Amino acid sequence: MTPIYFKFESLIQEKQERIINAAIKEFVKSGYDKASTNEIVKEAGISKGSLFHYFNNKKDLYLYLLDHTLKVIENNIYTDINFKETDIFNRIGQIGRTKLQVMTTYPQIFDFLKSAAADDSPEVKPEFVEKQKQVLAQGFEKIYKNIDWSKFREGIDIEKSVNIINWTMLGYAEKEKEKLISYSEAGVGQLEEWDRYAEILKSCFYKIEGE
Amino acid sequence: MTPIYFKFESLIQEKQERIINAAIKEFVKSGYDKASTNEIVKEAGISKGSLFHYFNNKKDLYLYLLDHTLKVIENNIYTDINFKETDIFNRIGQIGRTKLQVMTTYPQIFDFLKSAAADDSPEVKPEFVEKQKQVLAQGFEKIYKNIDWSKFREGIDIEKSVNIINWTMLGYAEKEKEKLISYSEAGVGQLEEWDRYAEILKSCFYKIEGE
DNA sequence: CAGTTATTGACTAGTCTGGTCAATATATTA
DNA sequence: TAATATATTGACCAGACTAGTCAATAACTG
Repeated sequence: MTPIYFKFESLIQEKQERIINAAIKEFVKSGYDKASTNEIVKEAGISKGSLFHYFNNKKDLYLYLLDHTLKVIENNIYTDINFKETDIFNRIGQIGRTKLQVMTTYPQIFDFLKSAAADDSPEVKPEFVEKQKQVLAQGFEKIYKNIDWSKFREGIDIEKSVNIINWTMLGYAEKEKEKLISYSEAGVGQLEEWDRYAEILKSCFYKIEGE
Repeated sequence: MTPIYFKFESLIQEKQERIINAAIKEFVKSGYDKASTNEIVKEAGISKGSLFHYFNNKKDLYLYLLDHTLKVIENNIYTDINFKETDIFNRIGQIGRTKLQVMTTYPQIFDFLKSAAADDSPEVKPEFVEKQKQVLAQGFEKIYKNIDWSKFREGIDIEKSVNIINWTMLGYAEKEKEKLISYSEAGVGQLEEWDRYAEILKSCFYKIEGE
């Protein structure tokens, strides 16, 4: 049984990436309904006929992107997690770095997921809701698996602390991503400053060094 | 000299808000170029002719929204700042509450500014860039005016600390906004939990109470 | 009442849509 | 080499939707 997207996946990878990024860009910009296949082929540098040769129609293309996106995240973010790392700051730092890494290949991949979640075209809404559960739910618990919560000070609100840590990483990573886009700066993608942020927050949330 | 938008501004306020919110919603969803005036009038519950009676054309409507949005922020957020409040947590908490307040009238007003910043339709790009400078630059310094930085512990990185505070407020406010939208929950818009977050971060950033 | 203004929605000319398909180019096989 | 199969192209289509108009109607004003 040849898979549905056999033709597309036989293309050389560079072309696949061009098409994926062009399509993601357009879907992010315009949403499913108003996204233009003409715009996609123009941006990807292929002909109209080719696009509909690889994917039968617009909907299939969209669903492929959804699957592909979730698979990339699954294969990179979640399987790269080092479960021997029990410190939450290191864990989150490592996930953040992997995310930025993925974004060098597919710059808008996370924006695409966000926009897909917000999209409520009846054409694709049900499919998204279905797929979303499958990955995100199990991924969510992986993120916090084997974390050593005993490092936190007595009496501190751990849930709120974790929120602060996550929002800090989100905000900081967003700032770094802008750099990545505007000038593909060397050294970016390392999230070098994260350790400084982590230090500040550790001194706040963790027990004093040595009991 | 009657102002350009005289006709629109003579409408009863409830109708103005309906139209503004319908238009903002559509521009956020689709961007300037692909936003449909048909969709706007349908959502606002007015006729096509009326819309073009109030505003001459799509571009004028968009520019009005931009002006209006910036004016609302100017008149509410920035002029509501209490400059006698020197504590940064209280200052940011107060600004956050005002923001949520504004969002009960114009739910997507900040999303609109964000999407306008991202929009690069040549039709409206230059006008936006111009207006943006005017308000945001001066507003930015107002936010931090008269803040008592001496409360911060010696040796702490104040810039990073302020980033953490802002990202935490942003993340928390986002969470609260979702509640505001999904179930217009009573008590929301108070950001009650902000004080708890502030306490946690204060104990981290501020000097120990009493020298 | 007359005169002014607000509101309507059918209508237009034209753009853009997703998708097709016959023609062409390239790759594979014998 | 010829023959077959597959990949790629872009002109083309019917139909949806576009921003904006305008003559007709309704509502208000003095």
